[in-house]
Amino acid sequence: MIPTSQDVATRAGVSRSTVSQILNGRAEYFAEETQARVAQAVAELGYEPSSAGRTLARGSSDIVIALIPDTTFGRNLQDIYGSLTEELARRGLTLVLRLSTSTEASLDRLVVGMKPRAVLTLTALPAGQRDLLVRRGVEVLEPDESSNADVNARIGTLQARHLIERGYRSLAYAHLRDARSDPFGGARERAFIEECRLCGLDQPRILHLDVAPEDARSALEELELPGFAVACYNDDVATALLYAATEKGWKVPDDIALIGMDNTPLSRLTVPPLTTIGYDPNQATQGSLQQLLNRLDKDNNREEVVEVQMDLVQRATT
Amino acid sequence: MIPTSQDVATRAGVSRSTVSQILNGRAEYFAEETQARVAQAVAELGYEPSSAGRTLARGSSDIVIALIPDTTFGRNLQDIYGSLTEELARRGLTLVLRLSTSTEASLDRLVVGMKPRAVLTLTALPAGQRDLLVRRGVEVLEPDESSNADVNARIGTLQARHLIERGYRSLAYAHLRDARSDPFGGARERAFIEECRLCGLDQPRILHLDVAPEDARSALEELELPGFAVACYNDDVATALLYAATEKGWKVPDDIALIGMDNTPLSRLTVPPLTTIGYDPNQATQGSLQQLLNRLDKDNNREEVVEVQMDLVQRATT
DNA sequence: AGCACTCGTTGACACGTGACAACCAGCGAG
DNA sequence: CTCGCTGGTTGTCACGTGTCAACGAGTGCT
Repeated sequence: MIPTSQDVATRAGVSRSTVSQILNGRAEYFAEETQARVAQAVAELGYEPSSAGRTLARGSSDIVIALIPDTTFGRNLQDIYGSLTEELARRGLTLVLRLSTSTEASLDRLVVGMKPRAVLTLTALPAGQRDLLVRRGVEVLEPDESSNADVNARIGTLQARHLIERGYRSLAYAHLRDARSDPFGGARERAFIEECRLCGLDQPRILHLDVAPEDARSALEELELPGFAVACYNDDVATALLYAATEKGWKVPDDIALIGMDNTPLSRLTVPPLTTIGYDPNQATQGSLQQLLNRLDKDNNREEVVEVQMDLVQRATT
Repeated sequence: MIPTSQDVATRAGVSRSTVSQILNGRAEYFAEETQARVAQAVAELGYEPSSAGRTLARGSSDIVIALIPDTTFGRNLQDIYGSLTEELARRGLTLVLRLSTSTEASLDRLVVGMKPRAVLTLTALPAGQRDLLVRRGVEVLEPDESSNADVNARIGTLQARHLIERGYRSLAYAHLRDARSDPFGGARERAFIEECRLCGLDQPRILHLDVAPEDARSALEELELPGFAVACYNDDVATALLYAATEKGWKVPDDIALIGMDNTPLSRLTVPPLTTIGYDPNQATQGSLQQLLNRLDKDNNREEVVEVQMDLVQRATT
């Protein structure tokens, strides 16, 4: 039913070994006519090598597993993993997604079983999981810590600088309460605080809330008085605070200023619309992608990593 | 480095064949002591069978591929696919996710290469992709069309009935403009219209918009006058309309009433908060899961499908 | 004692591929 | 004529598993 390399070989009138080599980079050692005949047979039969066989023979598969963090990204997964999938496919690799919420044991089963070429994540991995993977001899592709921290630091800095430029002097940073969902919050907060310090402002307040009215209310209680400018972990957090402020009768941005992050479609639809930070998710993954490919290809031709571009989207909450 | 079944066999003092059979359901044919020794060896070595070898030998892998539709679900993927992953793992199957946005050719490669036990989707599959899969002899698990249509019909009906109960007489239905992102819209709209007819109301207006201010404004233009009650494809659409209505100075819910769908966290944070429909995503996937498992196990003990429970969440836009 | 029969176990093959040594034909040099 | 060389091709082994026929040791029956 499904053609094997033997079928291709027979049809092309050569040995299976010839087919295999032509299809695996040794093509130049063969006569052009042979190459052509094999190519034609492959096309006619719609042959695709069995990844199981390949895996067995080579010791590792062509599969790259992306561990999806248990977190809320500002965008849909499509935006984030779509280009990764395509780019890897172009290099003969298959990207497959896996929720990293599942147990360590099941991750173990997965890697031992599938022998992935690499495991990739866009956020730092829990130590336990990373150990597991290296122990199993799997290549782990985490974002370059420095560059990742750098991106998040830039976000925090950008938020702080914008608020300060707009004249606000009492600043605060609002995290998601659930630390699991807030993997980048630490780095952003640190940069935010640092920027405040550099500008000679007081230590900013730190808030924690879930995306819910109750939490937003108590967060505002903590601020006690109007007059704060709050940088938020994402647009959802900003929306929650905006809601509570409106309810409380605080004027935005006079009594409280808010800046979000992600530039989600909904950030244009609050009243008033949110100031936020936007970025091109395609471009954002490009960096991690480059790192990944460099390490996989063992090509040390390090293409310089393009800095992901962030745009401050000024709307009406600052 | 990675133990094989041979290693287990040697350690347990039996043949590899014995190990294989004990681990694959033929355990009862073997002496208890042998079973115990094998079990112990497995544990001590941390043995996991290589899925490549398995796949080769059996002709199909233990992998189930979930095709993620190119659509915006109201919830995070974690909520939707998390329980699926776990439940399948309990049955020795491994769920991996795959964006269905990628090309047909790459889907083909994936399927031929990985020989998945089944391919699963939560929405109906494009005809081209389905053909491809059955041609490759893969089991395709689509949601039972009738039950799926039924769920969506209930949503449309529920929205209509609520609006009518609240006394509204001029109704409209608002789709996402991008039909790709709106796979269920058709079924919901039909049920919505039907319910209007049953109650003797005029044919409802149909709107199409993206989640953006411009689109929401022109959608309202189409309605011309205040006095409509609009059922929306999801909470985001409702939020967009709410924004435009507020901007226009229309009072909600007097000049325009809105009901969303999904009960997202943000639906509590609009001003005024959205009336919407909530459901338990865990329970919602349970149905598809049961179907899938039944078909995989070939157990014809059809557990009756539990009806997905929907709760109308009345807030301030109706 | 010989036979059939069961229980527990093993040996051998197949699955589809990649890698590499070995092979063959042809050809020029000695 | 023989040797060595080269471009082109093939044979063979290894990868780790599942399956199934076959095997040996008991055991009860005739």
